[in-house]
Amino acid sequence: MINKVKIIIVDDHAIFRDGLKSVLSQIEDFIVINEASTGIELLNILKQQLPDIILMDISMPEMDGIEATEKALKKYPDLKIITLSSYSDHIYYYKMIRAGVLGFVQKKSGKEELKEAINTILKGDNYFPQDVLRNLIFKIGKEGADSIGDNKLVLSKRETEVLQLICRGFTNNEIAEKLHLSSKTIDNHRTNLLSKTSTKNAAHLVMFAIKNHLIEI
Amino acid sequence: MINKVKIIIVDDHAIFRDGLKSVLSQIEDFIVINEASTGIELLNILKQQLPDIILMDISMPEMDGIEATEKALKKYPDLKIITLSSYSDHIYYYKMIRAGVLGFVQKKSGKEELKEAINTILKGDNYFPQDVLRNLIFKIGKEGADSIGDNKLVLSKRETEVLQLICRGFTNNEIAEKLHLSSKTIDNHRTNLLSKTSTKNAAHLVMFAIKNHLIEI
DNA sequence: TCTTTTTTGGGGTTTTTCCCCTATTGCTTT
DNA sequence: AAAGCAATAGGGGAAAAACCCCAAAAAAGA
Repeated sequence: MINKVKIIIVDDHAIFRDGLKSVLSQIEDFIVINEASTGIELLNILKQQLPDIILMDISMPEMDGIEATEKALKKYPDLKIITLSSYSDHIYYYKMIRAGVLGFVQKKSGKEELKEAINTILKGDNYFPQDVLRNLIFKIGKEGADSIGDNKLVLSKRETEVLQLICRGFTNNEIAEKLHLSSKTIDNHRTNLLSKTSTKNAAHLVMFAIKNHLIEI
Repeated sequence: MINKVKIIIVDDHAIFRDGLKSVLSQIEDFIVINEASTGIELLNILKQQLPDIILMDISMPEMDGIEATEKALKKYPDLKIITLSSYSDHIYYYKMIRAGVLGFVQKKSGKEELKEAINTILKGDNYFPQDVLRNLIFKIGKEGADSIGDNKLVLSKRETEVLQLICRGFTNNEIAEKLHLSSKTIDNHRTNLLSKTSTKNAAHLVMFAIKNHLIEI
């Protein structure tokens, strides 16, 4: 009996996991040894068994793919993790690279590309689609290398509170009343929020907050 | 040879389609006769062949599941369409029901539930998860029956254009300059946008626009 | 062709935001 | 103990947005 490539699938959609497992099991050398629906579940599984490849979704409830990747690699730095991404996940690409994934496979791609990605990464190479790399270069050219990755933007508790109320359309006076504070205090928080996020006004701030997941939508 | 249940899968992720096809083909009575990655593709396929069941994703680029369902049912009212939904799709549930789907299967559910849903709907029944129905009742209780379904909010081309620039943090003057218009015109568009969306100010408008997918993020 | 909607502008007023400052309190870190 | 930061609160002023009123081309639809 030959040694098969041991794979763990991490995705919150059971139907998707069922399907992917079915596809992979038809490929001779692959075997899905386990599956997780959240990042937390994955970390528990890794205590018992280590795979050759982890196929990781990005957007999941509870713990997302980025956090799960970071935590898994911190404990087991030799893990080979491949991201499975949707068309709407492009804003996470750079964060996933920084988190330490070795490749992307877009879900719009077929099983052949997935197979190739797994084999490439097993050989010790990376596997990233051309358009992702092109976009990365474009972004560096336009905004500078600093723009890539985590900017470690941290809002205080109060600022987050004020931000949420701004998103809901309240004025400084209304927010002040709700929080039992002076409207001038809210004004200061607002100014600090614009400054921290480098945004021009409240509308821009809301857009930024949603894109960077500073608030829940 | 018995008559198998003919199924068409509509989803923009090829890997997902591959997987689902693989799962369904293991079930005796089912056969996937075709697949589409967009709503437009589906409409073209339907000209050639009609299935017993369509499994339809909600969020797709180009034409989404709601529009595709509406158009498909307008031409072929007897089609039986089941929605495959993610956890983040809950804001579309009511629109999908209005569009005419006969059931939901959440992607977090397993293949057994999908099988049951298909068989239930083939018998002529509906198939909706309990928590979706509960949430529907809750929403009616809280906001009134009028809140359910499509509010038919339509923005004009110019309004959409202005909205996008507002989201990017531009002032009326800047937008006016970009579009070669008077800032007073932009002011009017802004007022109309607030009125149409029943929002209080630009920040609230941006939040609403993103929640209701009036703009791309 | 007629009607409706969209898009385009104008004037004026009030409200809100945005951006400088300063300053006190309290908590944490060094 | 000192430094740093978050949260609080305020003055003052300029800019922008929001909210009214209005009207007239232009385009689209019936």
